[in-house]
Amino acid sequence: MTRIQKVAELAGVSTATVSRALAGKSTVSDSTRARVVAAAKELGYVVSASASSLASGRTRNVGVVVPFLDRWFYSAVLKGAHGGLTDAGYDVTLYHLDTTEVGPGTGTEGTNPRRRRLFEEFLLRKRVDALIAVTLELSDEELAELHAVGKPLVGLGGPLAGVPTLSIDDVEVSRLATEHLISLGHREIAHIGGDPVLDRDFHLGWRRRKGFEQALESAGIALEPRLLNSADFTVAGGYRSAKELLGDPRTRPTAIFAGSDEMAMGAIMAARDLGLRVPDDVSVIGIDGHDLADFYELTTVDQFAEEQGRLAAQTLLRELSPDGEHPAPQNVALPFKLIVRGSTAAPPDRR
Amino acid sequence: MTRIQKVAELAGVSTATVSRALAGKSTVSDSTRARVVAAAKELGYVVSASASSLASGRTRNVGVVVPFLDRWFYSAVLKGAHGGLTDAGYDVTLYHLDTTEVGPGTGTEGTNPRRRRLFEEFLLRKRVDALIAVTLELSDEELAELHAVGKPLVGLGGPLAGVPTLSIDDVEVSRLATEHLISLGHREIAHIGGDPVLDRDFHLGWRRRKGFEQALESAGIALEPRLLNSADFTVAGGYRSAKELLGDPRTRPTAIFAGSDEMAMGAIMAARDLGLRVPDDVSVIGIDGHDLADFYELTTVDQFAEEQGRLAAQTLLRELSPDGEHPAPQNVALPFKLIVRGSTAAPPDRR
DNA sequence: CTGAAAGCGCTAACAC
DNA sequence: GTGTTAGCGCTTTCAG
Repeated sequence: MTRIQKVAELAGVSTATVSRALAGKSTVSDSTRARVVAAAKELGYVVSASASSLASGRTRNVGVVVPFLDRWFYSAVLKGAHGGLTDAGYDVTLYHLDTTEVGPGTGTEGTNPRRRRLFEEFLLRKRVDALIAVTLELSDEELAELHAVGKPLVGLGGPLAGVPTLSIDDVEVSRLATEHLISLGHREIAHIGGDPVLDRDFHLGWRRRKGFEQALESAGIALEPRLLNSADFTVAGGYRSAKELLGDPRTRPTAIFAGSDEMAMGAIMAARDLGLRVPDDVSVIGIDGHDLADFYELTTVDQFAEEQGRLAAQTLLRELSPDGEHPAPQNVALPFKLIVRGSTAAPPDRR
Repeated sequence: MTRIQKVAELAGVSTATVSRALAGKSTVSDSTRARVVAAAKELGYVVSASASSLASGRTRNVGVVVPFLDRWFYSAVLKGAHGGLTDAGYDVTLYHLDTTEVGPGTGTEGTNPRRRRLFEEFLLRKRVDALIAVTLELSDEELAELHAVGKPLVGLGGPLAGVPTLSIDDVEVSRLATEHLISLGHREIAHIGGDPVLDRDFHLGWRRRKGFEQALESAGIALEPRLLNSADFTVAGGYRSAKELLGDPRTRPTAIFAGSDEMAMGAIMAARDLGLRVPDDVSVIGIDGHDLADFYELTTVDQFAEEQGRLAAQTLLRELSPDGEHPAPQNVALPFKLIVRGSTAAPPDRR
């Protein structure tokens, strides 16, 4: 492994100059820089990350914490964040905080070893310059720990007090989805929402359900408790839930609004398996903008997941850069868009 | 940030002892260790990763390189590898090498800036102790670079010369899938394989097709070129491909063997959309053991993706541990298993 | 614009 | 079993 000393010798300068030249500092003459770069290239020199970090206090590494590694939304966000960070020359270290296991509000957050360990051993180990937390809710104590370390932190989709957070307005998104259905003439609308376990960590289900209820109320439609069901945000969960909802022909709704595209796809399949046509017999709408939504002809509210990841990366990068002193705004509302496809139409009695 | 010196003072020992005690070295008396641990805890001390790495030469960080961040198989592998590594106290730094962009054999691997950069700036930056490369093919030069750095490297699913590699025998897996179909009585079997672009990097499509051909040959069934089609391993790709295959009633096969579960799911949907029943009119089998396979009642050859990731992690960990000097075996054949579900049955003419 | 030198915080010989 | 000490390889004042 070539050290900086070798490069300095070959270029005929001091190690300090090599460091400056390679770091792109402006206080190096062009000719010197050229020689240094050439020397470095010739020797195949690459700086030692740990030595550089130790001396400078910067790691050029950011941590991304996600609750799931194998769910479409998080993969898409990760992809975007990773891309943004990599393009800026940062490494990304991945942390997985399984929130179905435990979380704040359960009284276990202080004792769960995995979660504790993540904080104590990993996040605080000075390995990263900053963190992106995806739909993560941290306890006050955890937040305080993070703040104490003084690392920039940006939240995505989660309600993190006192932390710059990017998120879509879930209530609005749900209203939009529900209003689309109402505008088509539906009055018997079911909602497949989040399940209480997941909810503990990011209140997603609750917020989306609230938007649903608001839209109904604005339209003067009474909320039918039997049309509220919950699932775990997976295709299979949506399928089961939709089967329940659609099974009884006397109480069958004319439309289903699922809190995620994956559940919506499950609902579409459930409808098919019950011999119902989508959208002729039942309309289905989801939220997310899933890769496969187009394939399923699923009407959805796209939330541009990959873009969200990129945006989170950019926000963080801005906090990390010494210039542009503007601190990131505390909360940024992310864009979303209704994409109408073939899974929604007017209800049977209006056709 | 608390430094080791503070802990040493509070515990009334030297910094060396603190280091030893916290690293779990056996040469520290129990009572001393207890005091050190208590002091560290009281002060909230966490070692500085960079200082520790610089001094010891170990980073406790391993890199995982994947070609896709948003495909089920890779997510599952990543999940497994991440879990295994984290449990052992390692951080994982994620690298994304988009092989659809470029790869060895295209003559661009030496010049593609992204790929070059990954090697020069990231992998060689001494940030990781070791690497897991998932279905990645490296050029001889790239392999040499990696070897020169002297970092353990384990490959998963990819043919890496001279590197311990874990992989399923794709030819065998395909034979198994095809033989299942043949044993049910099918003779008109189509295959949706990999597309040439992906193939460039890991020859997956080619190997799976070979197993398919072998099985046919063993059964004395002539290979019909028109029954060979290719797609990009996605649901949508499988759908399109299956539509082509099943569209013409005169040449329609009685079964489709897709090279991945995602393509198989697409094929199932294509069949449905053509008014064909699965498995009554057409059988479909895939490869992978996708999360949703059960849901689709898809017969498949499960390759235990998450387990593969864990195994790769364990293999690497073994190479990293100073004891057990046994170098990892060069090539390990991974297990796979035929899971028969509802998407395969005897062909129409035999029922 | 460039060099000399002092650490960054920790680990690993080497003594005792 | 524990302390002393010399770096690990780089960045960054501080001079000039």
